[in-house]
Amino acid sequence: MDNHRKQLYEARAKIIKAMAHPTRLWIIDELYYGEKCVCEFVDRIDADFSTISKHLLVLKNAGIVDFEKKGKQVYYRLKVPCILQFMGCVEAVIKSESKTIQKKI
Amino acid sequence: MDNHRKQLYEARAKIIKAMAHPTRLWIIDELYYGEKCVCEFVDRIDADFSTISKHLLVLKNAGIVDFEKKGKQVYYRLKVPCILQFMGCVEAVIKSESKTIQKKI
DNA sequence: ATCTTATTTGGCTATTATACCAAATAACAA
DNA sequence: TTGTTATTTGGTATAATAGCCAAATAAGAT
Repeated sequence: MDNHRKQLYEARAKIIKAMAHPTRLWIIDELYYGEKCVCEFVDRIDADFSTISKHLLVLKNAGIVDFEKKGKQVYYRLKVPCILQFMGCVEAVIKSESKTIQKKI
Repeated sequence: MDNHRKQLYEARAKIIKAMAHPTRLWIIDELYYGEKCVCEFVDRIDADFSTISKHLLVLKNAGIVDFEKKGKQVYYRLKVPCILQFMGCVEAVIKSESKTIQKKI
């Protein structure tokens, strides 16, 4: 594999890795309905403020979300909403898997 | 978040995590063109046999690929090819990111 | 049966990710 | 200024991942 292709896959993996966590997938889903401040996430889920803040940083560093400061609060929003379209295929994998398990039983 | 939603995001994260590695993304790309045996991957990339084998196991456990033994060789194939469609959006994130960096410079 | 080739498995180490706590910062309010 | 709220940052313990080597297994060839 040449260097160009290597870099391509590394760049893609970085973004996909940023999505590869249940809490972050939930955050992405929530952001579909519009921007939200950090405290709104903390309210809705049983997690530490710092934990949510760090998850948001991971998404920010991957270029998936963006934020804006409004007074004391920081509002995050989806930068590239097509991210959500992928979930259809992920669900297809889950369904296909549950079929395979059925067959085995 | 209720337990059902928690499990949903965990199941999704498991699949996405399985994709979140440059070598595995490359494998997925290669499999688009049809099934391949382990040795074909080893030939094409500078990596150990056991490393590739373990990457394939990760994809198998996530339900993304499937395999079939043919004589001495094991052939892997994509089980749910829609996985590839996602890359379009991943590329959109990369492009959006490079634009943001341009603005900063 | 022995040899060879293809692949998986186990073990080890180095690196990275996660979650929680405490402390730091930032903005507004009193 | 001091206090309060929202958020980030740093530290640290723990768990997960990656890659390499050696050994184990499996199938076909001699």
